[in-house]
Amino acid sequence: MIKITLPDGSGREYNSSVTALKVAEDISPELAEEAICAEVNNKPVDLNYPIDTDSTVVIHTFKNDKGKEVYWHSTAHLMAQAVKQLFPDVKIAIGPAIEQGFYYDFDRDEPFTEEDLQKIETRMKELSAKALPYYRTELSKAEAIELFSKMDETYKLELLEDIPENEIISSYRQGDFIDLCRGPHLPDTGKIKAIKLLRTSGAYWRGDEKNKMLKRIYGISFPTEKELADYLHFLEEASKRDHRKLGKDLDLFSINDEVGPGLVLWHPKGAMVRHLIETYWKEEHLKKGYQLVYTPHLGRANLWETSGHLNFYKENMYSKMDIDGQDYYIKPMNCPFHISIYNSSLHSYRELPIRLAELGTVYRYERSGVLHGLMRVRGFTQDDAHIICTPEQMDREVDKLIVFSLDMLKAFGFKEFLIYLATKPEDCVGEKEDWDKATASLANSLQKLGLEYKVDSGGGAFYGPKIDIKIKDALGRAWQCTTIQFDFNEPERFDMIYIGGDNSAHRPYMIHRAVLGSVERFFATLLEYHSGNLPLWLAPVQIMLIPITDAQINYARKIEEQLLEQGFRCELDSRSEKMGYKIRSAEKNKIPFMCILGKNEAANNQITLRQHTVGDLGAMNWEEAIAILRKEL
RNA sequence: GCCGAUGUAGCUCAAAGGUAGAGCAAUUGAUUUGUAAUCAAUAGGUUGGGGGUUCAAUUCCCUUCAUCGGCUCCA
Repeated sequence: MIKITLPDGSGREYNSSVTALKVAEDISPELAEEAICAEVNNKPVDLNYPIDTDSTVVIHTFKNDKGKEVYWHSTAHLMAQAVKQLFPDVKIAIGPAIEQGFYYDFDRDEPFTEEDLQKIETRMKELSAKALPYYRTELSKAEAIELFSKMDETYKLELLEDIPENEIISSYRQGDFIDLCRGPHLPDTGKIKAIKLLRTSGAYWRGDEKNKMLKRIYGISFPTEKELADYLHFLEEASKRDHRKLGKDLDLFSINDEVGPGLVLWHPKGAMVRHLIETYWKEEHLKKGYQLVYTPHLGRANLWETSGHLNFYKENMYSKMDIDGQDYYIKPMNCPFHISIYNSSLHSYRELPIRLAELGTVYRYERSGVLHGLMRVRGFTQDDAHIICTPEQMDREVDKLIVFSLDMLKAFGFKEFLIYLATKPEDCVGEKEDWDKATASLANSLQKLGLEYKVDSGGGAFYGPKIDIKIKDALGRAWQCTTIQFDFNEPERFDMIYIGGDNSAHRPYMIHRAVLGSVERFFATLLEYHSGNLPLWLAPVQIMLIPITDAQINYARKIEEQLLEQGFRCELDSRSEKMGYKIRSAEKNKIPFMCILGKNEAANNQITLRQHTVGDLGAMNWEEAIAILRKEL
């Protein structure tokens, strides 16, 4: 008797060996139809995996992430099969599922063209129609090497090299296609109903730019055509939210060829939003005991030698400039300046922690291919601060910082965050014990606050481990905002000290942090998050005054003056156009409120409000209107 | 930097080996309008830059710059 336990705690009994598929069939025909793979005693397996002992069984469908992953991974195999049939000379590399779909890397001299993608997609559909079963075969390492040598799949052989001798290796075959793969997979290719190959790109073998660049094809698939159509619709909608498009449409910023790539021009409306963000930022920091500072954009070579940047950060720094025979560098970071401020006088332990904050504009060389709107630029303003404290104060400061960061991001409307703990990279300064201690301290803070996080192994800065908080853009790509970095490099290098209670000099700890990350990136993410519909307090123009005829222009001017007096940002549309035209124009510019003023309003001393995307709010007196506006702030 | 695609008016897009056209926006005039586009006229371009092929290039070729999608790298 074999006892099967299901996730809801219910159980089923079988007389002899049973498969996950059979269990699914016994639960419901729908589940059997939708089933993709299973987990038996927490081990991912194919649906036809024989279960011989008492087990817990979970059936995965496309509705959950594990099911999706297997579904897409199986589609990647299907694509590779189609590619091998159409282009027998290509060598296959790797083809995993990703967050939205899958890709497969191929070694081929010619690029894949649009027409190639079409052909591959068509062939995939033909292969899917045949409902070819995915067969699993287990082999020894020697057998696997023999198999893939015969097929001359050199990349697979390279992967095999890294697998330990005694490990059982599996391969999967559907039709004429065999791939080295851990699995599990779909029962057959017929489950893959709707397929779209999305784009091609180059990708380095094993993600290392020293290796050969392979040709990658990205795609996605779904169990129904409708889901595919919905996904493609989502992509279209997302591109409307792209901050680069909104920036142009709403006249917020531009990046100009003549000025230079990666260098941002903030137009008046964008600058207003930035001003509002920065003002709020400064106020909040003052409340948290930060002190504002300003520092220069250049510094002597000496300074950057002391800080270590010329050693560890040189490839991101612009070339030196000569001033009176001395070498200077434009700053890629603010820390040496903040430290210089700290070091300008002697500090007692009673003064600590000292928190120096600056909206500091830095310039970093970014390789041409990585620039991306405002998300990745060459000149940007960090909302930077350095916290200098005693070792005992360190943990508490980190705790406060995490809370402060999340509160600040929430104030701008964000709700979902991805938190990472980035650990020691290979190229770095400092002792291993210090790294371990600091990393443990950061992890401890996250755990204490009950926050979920992932470990980004080797992702730390050269001077210390860090906590990063990321926010997603319109297309689901994550961008780093908050970074909290421990730095035990610079206090040493700059010989920072404080006088302790024992009347002797001690080395302080230093935390380097940015909450928004960079104002540019944060602004871009904010725009995308709100689809350009900024909340009232951040809208560059809050109210558009719309007189219905020229006869109401004077009345509109009076209202405009009163609104300005109350601190609202408004504009008057005095063009000789019909009201509908002016409303359309204000709606398209995503202005939160419109104030419609016709002869009725003028006669009764009233205001008619219209709210963006909501519509007409009706006529009202001044106090009512102000109350509505205030409520939205 | 690497792989691929793209570059035409302020914006969105057409056309084409014989020197470019529309809609929106802009300007001017008429219109004075009640909740998402009033009508008309005008103006706007060295087709990203440079070079080559050709009687002729914006179209074909080379090169360079930039943008877009990825890779690597990062706030």
